[in-house]
Amino acid sequence: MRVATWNVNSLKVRLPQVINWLEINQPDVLCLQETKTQDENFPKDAILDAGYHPIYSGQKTYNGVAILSKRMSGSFVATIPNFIDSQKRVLAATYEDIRIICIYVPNGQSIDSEKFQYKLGWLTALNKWLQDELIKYPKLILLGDFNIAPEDRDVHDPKLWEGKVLCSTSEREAFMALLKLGLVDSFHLFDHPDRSYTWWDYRMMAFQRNMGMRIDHILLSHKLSDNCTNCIIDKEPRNNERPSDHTPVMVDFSI
DNA sequence: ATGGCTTCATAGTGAAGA
Repeated sequence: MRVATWNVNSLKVRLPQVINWLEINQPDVLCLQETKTQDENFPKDAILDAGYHPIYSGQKTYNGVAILSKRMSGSFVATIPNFIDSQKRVLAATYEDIRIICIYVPNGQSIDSEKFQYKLGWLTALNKWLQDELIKYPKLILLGDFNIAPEDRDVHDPKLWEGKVLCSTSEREAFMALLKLGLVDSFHLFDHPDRSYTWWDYRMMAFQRNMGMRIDHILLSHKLSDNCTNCIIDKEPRNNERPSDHTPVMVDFSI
């Protein structure tokens, strides 16, 4: 089984790249963030033609998440319970006995902005919800764009980014708090080259200079981490014309 | 260096992303 995540930064622009990537990599599940597509405009037929069943929760211009899966899910939820949020950032569904939770964590803009407080509140609500979800679903995958670089080694220039949004202590503590619930960062189950990242700024030739951050993650409950056989950051789509600024991340399981 | 690039949006002194 293979499960993947990709912040596509507009599904409308990236649809041909997504279809192509599905064909090449054959994930069982692909979670998308920043679809920026209202539900009535979601390219359902193109996804079905590619052999995947989509579920989606989108809005105009910003945010938006989707899960594409070879198997159909039953019902899904598109909100964090007891958390009022007009932004479409979460989608949870169950495939077989595996709970998939696709998230697009708020960016936060800068640590002194109101958006940063929204980000921290959002992460607190996510944590509370995950406590219940992990009891209900021992096999759980929490994946997506976390907009947090968990450690200095996940940042191309830790000094430059010290204390800044994506790297601040409060964000990193929120990330650590998710791990403490009983989740494992699949990236660290395996060896990777130093300076492995999932996002690079469009500007300043950042990708060519590998000035990136590791902010897209796949967290696994212990029941699943025992069976995880690989975690791959696929930089290949960044070579496409009009690439997303994020690359896909995927995990494989021996189940 | 509050820039630089890309997207969606509108026709803004753009907004937001990370």
